[in-house]
Amino acid sequence: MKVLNKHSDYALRALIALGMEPGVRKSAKALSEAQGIPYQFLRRILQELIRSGLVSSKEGAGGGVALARAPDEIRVSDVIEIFQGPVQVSECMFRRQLCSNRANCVLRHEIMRIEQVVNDEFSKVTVGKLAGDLRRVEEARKNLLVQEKPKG
Amino acid sequence: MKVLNKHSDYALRALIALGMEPGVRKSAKALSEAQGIPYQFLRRILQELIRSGLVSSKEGAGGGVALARAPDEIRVSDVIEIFQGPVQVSECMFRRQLCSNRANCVLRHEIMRIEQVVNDEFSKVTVGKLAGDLRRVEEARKNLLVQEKPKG
DNA sequence: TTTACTGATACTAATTTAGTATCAGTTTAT
DNA sequence: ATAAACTGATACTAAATTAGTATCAGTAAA
Repeated sequence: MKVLNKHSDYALRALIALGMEPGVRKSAKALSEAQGIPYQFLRRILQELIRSGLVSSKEGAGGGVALARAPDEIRVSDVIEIFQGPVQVSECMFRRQLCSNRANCVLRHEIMRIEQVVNDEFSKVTVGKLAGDLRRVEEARKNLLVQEKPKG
Repeated sequence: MKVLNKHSDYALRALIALGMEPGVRKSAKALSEAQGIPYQFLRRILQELIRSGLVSSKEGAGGGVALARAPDEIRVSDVIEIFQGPVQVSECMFRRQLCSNRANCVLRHEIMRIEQVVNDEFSKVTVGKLAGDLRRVEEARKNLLVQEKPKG
């Protein structure tokens, strides 16, 4: 059971990259190369993020995209919602009609509770937090290299 | 984002039906008709449940399937595992190799925590619990009909 | 020895996913 | 003015997955 599809996955990577330097505009090409994401695919993903208001863009030479909100205001759940729709456990739940199948309706209570838990978890994690984590990881890695140099 | 696919969905419905009367063998045909699940599809699902040890079978006329364990020992997470594999958030996590993409690796900590939460939630819910819920729902519905009769 | 069942497995259609390609328009620099 | 570097919109395709069908073989009971 794969939770994130490639759209969400690449979108998150791009958002984290943008979140590392909020306010700095980057082109789709630059992001594509830095993150190893197929260019045309990333283009479409960014366009979707722009339409959804998570990212702002500027056309023309020197243009590109940047976060449209503070990194802490962009949640992983927002991204999943955009590319994979709302978290739902079974199809029956989606059309909210009263389901003819009684066993399935029994599942509903548990199902809605779990949907809520999953959404809560994905809401807790923001692009800002992830970018912060990445910053710390890179800092740690840099310090490690400095320490190792004298020994090697 | 649909969490349960048709395999898991139908499997759960069939397991709940079996859990309503543990020990009673039912044929795939009877289950298919009672639950509105396509017969040949259900056959394959039951065969998978048999192989996985959740269900036991008896061949020949008068044969059929029954739960192989106590209903409370069959968890929703078992069913998801069988039909959709382990819950994983992104592909990178599946191959547990150290991912070359740093942003994705940053996601890993959060990702593993959320995987755990989701699995825990699905583990909490058993076929026994769901069958119990269904029993109560049906009881309530029956009482409602009895009360309504004098008025209509 | 027919009927009602499971075991195994091959097949197909529809949908989704991942990725590509193209053309039009905008902005900057020269 | 015009070439270069961008985004906007959208059409297209291949591969994988999902959902569902079909068939043949074997088993057990009546």
